[in-house]
Amino acid sequence: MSAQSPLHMTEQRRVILEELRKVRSHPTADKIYTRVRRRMPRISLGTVYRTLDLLAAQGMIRKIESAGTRRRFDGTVEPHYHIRCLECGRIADLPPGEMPGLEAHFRNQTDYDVVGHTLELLGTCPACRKDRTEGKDVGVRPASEQ
Amino acid sequence: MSAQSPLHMTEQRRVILEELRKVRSHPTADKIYTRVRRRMPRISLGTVYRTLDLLAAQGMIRKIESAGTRRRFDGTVEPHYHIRCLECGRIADLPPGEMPGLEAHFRNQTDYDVVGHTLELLGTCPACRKDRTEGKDVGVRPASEQ
DNA sequence: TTGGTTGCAAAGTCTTTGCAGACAT
DNA sequence: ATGTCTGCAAAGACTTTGCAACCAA
Repeated sequence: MSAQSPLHMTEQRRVILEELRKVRSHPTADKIYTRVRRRMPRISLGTVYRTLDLLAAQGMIRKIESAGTRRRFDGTVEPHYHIRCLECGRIADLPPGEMPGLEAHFRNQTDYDVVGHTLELLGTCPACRKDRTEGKDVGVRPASEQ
Repeated sequence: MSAQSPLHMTEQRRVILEELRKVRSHPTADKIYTRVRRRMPRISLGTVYRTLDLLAAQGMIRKIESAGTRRRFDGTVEPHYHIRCLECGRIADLPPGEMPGLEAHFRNQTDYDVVGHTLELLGTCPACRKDRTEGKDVGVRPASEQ
């Protein structure tokens, strides 16, 4: 959750962090693996997973555990929501900041102590909207671009 | 997404639906499997998965694909949010209804067409709060009750 | 008979982990 | 030396699927 012992910024870790920060998409571990391997062909997927967990634990990146899809990672740590395209799976950032009054709205509706929330918008991205107006029947594409 | 061909309400399907509706918890497929097996010892886990998918596709139950946890199912189809206990994983229903103005709030913040959202509150359930005031160090229990 | 349904086992997908060797301090 | 980190392969957790037998219309 919070920063721990000073972490050894090894070559692998540095490259993984760089590659994640370089993209504005929200890649899965294996997409990152593919990119990193271009620079470090011998790196293993296990190292990628371990490093991503580690960086997230240090607060240097964020895990996106989006409902019903596989885990993705986000090089931007400033709190912000995401919107996911229901057709292609692409995830985009919304501007930083929380929805005002959201948790307060629910405080008196539950006997739990409310300490946080997850919110994800769902929609159609510009590319898929365009495909649709062009009459392309893309069906539901696998959530696996970039 | 919506109701399809009239489905054969076989014994297996009826029992699975009954068992799910009988509980107010939000069980995983294998919890349902365990319960159903008490009445139909020869049923397979594969059938349980297939049936739950089918019932969800028919709109008779709901899938809960909660961020970062395994899939659960909900016998209540009326739209409502959930709150999940971060300590024990228990999921409770919030009263039916959507947060007013939520999607509208984001419409001008994205170039996606907004068509929906997922929202999950996070918190501490009454049982875990009690454990804590009693000084029990339960750590993070696996999200696997009921 | 025809097409849907089931149990079973196997396969699949995504992620974590044990281990021995490599590396850094 | 000592403890950390890595690649590799295997294991794990959860879910889906191929298939032959089965069942209902």
